[in-house]
Amino acid sequence: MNKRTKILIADDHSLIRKGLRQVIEANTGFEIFEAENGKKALELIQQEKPEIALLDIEMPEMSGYDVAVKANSEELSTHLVFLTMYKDETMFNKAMDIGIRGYVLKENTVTEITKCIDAVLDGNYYLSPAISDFLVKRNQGSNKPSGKGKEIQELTPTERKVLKQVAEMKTSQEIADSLFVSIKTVQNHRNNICNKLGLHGAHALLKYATENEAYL
Amino acid sequence: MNKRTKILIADDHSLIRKGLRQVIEANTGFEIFEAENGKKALELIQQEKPEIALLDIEMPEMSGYDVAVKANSEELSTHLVFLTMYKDETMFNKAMDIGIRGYVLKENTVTEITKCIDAVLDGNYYLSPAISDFLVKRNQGSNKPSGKGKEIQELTPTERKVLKQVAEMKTSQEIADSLFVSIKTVQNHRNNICNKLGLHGAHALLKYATENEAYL
DNA sequence: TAAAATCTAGGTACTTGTACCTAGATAATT
DNA sequence: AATTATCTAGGTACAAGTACCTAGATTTTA
Repeated sequence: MNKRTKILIADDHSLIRKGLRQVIEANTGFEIFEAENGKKALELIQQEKPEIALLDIEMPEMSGYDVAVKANSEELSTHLVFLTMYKDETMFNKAMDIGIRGYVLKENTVTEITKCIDAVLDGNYYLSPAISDFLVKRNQGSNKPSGKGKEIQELTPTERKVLKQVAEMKTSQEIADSLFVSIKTVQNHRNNICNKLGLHGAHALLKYATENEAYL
Repeated sequence: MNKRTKILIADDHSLIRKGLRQVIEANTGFEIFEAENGKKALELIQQEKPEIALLDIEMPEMSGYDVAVKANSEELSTHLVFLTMYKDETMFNKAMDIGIRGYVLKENTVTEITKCIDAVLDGNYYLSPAISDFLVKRNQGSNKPSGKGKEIQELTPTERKVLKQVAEMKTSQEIADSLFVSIKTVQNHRNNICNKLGLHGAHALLKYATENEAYL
């Protein structure tokens, strides 16, 4: 008897698990395992050694990222794929750093899932189109990353720190206190950021910051 | 030929739709319709007049709540069920006010979905256990809609209009222009809102507005 | 009809943010 | 070693938001 390909689905939402299972069953003959939290997921990866594990990043007990780190440290052969709701560049970069083979946004069509599984089983990588911008940025030295939040890369580290707090709707005074600098310094940073991003008028910066909070 | 019971699934995440479809198909013989946004959902409710519509509250184009309000105003016979990620008491109360028949949290087990469908088809209500607390509160205390966004109910219609535009980060001048009133009027509304909501300090109103935008 | 709520618009004072400057200290790069 | 970028902090001016007032017109409610 030929050994069936094993695949693990780890997500805390049973509906998502059902959806994934349905999609996978309709397109493959894989043996499917389900985990509703990170701990369970890691256990199943260790026990069953599936070819692929689809890991939701946001999970109770243990995040998908932590599972991946642990699985990697134990040199398990399972190919890891992240499923997530958010276009989070930081997380994406962290995922690439630990050798994740696929990164799929849940918002996208279900066909992406099957594409991803196929690609990963063929030894390739699969990234949702919406986040492949990040990869370009990552590999090309990053001067002009296209897509949303592209200009953010022009900012200096301190400017980014300030912008993060602006996104939290802190006042310049509050930001100054938290960074142990003068309010004038913060105000200047705000201005410089506005100039770099081409922002003008009342609340322009605040609006930008909140809308692009995810890419900071 | 016996007419099959029709059911509409409206959710912007195709995975969730697949999951719901799988669960429903496994347990019933219903004819299933899918909508990926609120607009499409309303159209399908109008055209197909399904017995039940499962509406995700958070959807593009038109929220599930708006769909429900519209469907109600047209006196369509479809029983409406809300699906949501969040235990939001304000939304729950609004849902009850417009005669929603079921309110199910996505986090819960899939069996809830089938229970809910059964209950609603029998003419009953179904609420996820996790939010049935709200119902108790609602029927006992009644006057004070507690929980998130509770104080919004205290606002006058004009104040709510203003707050909506504040959430869009418009300036008082811009809001004044759009409402054809003086900037002072808008500023006064802002102040009155702050007082009613107990808000103090810089950006307090803006912060509140953006965080509670969904309940305006 | 009288009372209460709402919408309107004004005044004043203060705080916060934006815009445009200069400029020294430090760190990074060439 | 010199240039550049960054971080720091100051000044000035104006726009916008917050806080606390008064007050007339209109609408709702009792």
